[in-house]
Amino acid sequence: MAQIARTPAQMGSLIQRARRRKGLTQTELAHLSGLRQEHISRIEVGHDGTKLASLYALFAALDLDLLVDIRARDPSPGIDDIF
Amino acid sequence: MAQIARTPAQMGSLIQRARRRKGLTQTELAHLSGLRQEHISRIEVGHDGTKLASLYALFAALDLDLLVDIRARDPSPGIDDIF
DNA sequence: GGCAATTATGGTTTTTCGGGCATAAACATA
DNA sequence: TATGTTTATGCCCGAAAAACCATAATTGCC
Repeated sequence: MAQIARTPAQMGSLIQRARRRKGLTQTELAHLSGLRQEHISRIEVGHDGTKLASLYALFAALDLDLLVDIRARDPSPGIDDIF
Repeated sequence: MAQIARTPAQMGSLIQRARRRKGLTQTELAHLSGLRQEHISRIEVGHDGTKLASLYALFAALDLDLLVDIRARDPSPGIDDIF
């Protein structure tokens, strides 16, 4: 099930969870994605200045997809959406 | 149904389609989102340097949601996914 | 507690975005 | 074709990201 990321902080949390699910450290993900560990740290914390290119680099390394949908009418979060 | 945006260009196309669906010009969307028309043009064309903040500004104005999912095993595009 | 690994943060430099303004190119349509 | 609208592109410049390096803070484990 796809997760909504309505803020950079939520996006960061989702990335962090995906990374941990794969058993990767930030440094390992950095090597895989071509970014730097510090950069990944800042993204995971929730940095709204992150560039699309950086996001896509992480998504490719983590086997994630970015989806676009019309805004859900019911914004009530599922159990899994609380970070 | 959510659309996959695997590249900045695909993301741009989705934004453009959402904008047109709402009957907005780039200039009108610029006013709604706080960005500039030139900026939106570059994003729609597919600009990988776009910042998350800009993306979220557009998404809010267009009533779109950003979703994250584990990469689909079957990448065959639906009819609607061909731009 | 103590140690190693991991993550977060600070400073500096380089690179690039995005605002701002102008204008060309594309598009519609009378 | 001509005119008006919409979109794309070029340049300059200030602001900010990201590389880079160092190191502090945190976490996990013995």
